[in-house]
Amino acid sequence: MSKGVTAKSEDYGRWYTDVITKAQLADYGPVKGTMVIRPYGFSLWESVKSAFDNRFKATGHVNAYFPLFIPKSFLSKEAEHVAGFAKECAVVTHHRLMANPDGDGLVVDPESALEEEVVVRPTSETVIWAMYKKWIQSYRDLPLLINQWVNVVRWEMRTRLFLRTTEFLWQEGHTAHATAEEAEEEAKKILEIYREVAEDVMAIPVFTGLKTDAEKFAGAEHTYCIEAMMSDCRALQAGTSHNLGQNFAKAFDVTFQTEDNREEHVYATSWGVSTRLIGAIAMVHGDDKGLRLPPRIAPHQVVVVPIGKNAEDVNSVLEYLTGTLEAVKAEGIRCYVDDRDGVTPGFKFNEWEMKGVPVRLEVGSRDMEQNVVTLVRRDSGEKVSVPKDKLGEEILRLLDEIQKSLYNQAKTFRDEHTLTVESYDEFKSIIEEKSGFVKCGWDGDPKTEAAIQEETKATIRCIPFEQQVDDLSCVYSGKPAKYQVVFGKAY
RNA sequence: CGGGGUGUGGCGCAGCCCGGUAGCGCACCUGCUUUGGGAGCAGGGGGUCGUAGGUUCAAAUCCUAUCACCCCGACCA
Repeated sequence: MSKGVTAKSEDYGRWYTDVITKAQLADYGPVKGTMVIRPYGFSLWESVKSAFDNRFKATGHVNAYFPLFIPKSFLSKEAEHVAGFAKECAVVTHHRLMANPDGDGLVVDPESALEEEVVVRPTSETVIWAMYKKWIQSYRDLPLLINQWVNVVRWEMRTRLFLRTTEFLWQEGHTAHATAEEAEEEAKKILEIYREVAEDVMAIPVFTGLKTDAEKFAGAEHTYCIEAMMSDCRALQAGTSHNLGQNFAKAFDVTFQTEDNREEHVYATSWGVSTRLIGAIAMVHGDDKGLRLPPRIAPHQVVVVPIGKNAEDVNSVLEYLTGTLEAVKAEGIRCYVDDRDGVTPGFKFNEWEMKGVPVRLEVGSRDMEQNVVTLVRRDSGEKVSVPKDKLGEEILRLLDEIQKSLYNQAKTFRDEHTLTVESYDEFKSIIEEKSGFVKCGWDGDPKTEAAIQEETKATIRCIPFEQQVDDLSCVYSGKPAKYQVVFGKAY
């Protein structure tokens, strides 16, 4: 393994892959497009997951598990939904292998063809709604607020670690409601959770808004999204929340009896965030030394590197810290001692910087003489000496500051690269130079959207909730703008 | 699916044009010296060169086929 990572400025794509693999977040799996999430990366995912899960539970949602396999026929029940996913479904056609009669290895036993082929879930709306049909009879059964944390498979042509893999992990919530208003409220409530976790926990500033019809989920009435800017100025859809209206209820004939004894189709939402967010964390905060993790999700918030000539020295450092580290941990700080033998401190510094640990704690003889320890911030590289007995409070303060600083850096970057334009020429030059998002007027016509995409590859990332369209005209057609939208090139 | 490229110890590569039985860097193992920014020296282990055929006295090298992966384009969380 070579030492550093490819510089961001030299080759962004390679930089990203280098960071992901060298920080040991993930590795390539043996099947094309698959990914192994390594323990360090999985720990990150667990932090992200629990931030969401706690909030889902606090708002009345419960977790469950629905099967991986879906009857092929289910997928075709909702017309738009089929169109959206048919092209990327893995299909199980047989259930048995046999020794190859003509040679080595195994072949599919042709005798074992399935009566009805099954699809590996690309998303679970269809199985879930088939079950909801059984479970929902009365308004008393509503709302039904279920979430699941599972893997899904979408057979993608081009894949990238975390951002787009054939199989990925996510959370998918599926809710059923008695009224359209309630479903709408739910979709927005979830979007707010997504925004909060993205910004407050992962330190990733996001635009929130509505997807255009072209970009919305197949089968949804409308889709809300959080949209983030990566450090190469490209857009990443970081989470979506769909108001499905009665589309799936109608497709699966899910009705309920209202309080006044009418029969009505239920109203639905679905919403998801995926391991893609781990890629976003790397791309939003990382630098040429590797990851920079926001303290709230960092597997280790502090790593201790003892400095010494031999094992004896290291032991005396650890002894020096006895009590102190316990106090730090008692503050709820995730602290890891790197007491590996035979690896130089310099090597450890670089390794933990690659892994993005927010604070490094160095202790050597110089510190011990003065009864201090040395703290180094990963975000700024700043080094400070602090008295041993103030360590806990100082770390807490630093972690808090790093969390804010990472958010602010990302926000400043995003804002500096989000330009409001009026002319299509300006629009094109910004998009072509890949220098950011463009905010501009749009006449609301899908043809305009398609024409712009055709020419520039930029898409409408979202229609922000806050709208000011007075006197605004469409950047492309010149007609009065229906919305002010955010354009960008997307991952 | 269209265009381009690559398959050689764990990783990154050289060797191929001009056949002669495999080498370099990193990583790994052992020992000694080291340790506040990726340590040094010495010794050592590991590859039938993607796969299958063919040509040849001889194939990593030439020919044919095949598979896999990567990059660029059309689709996508």
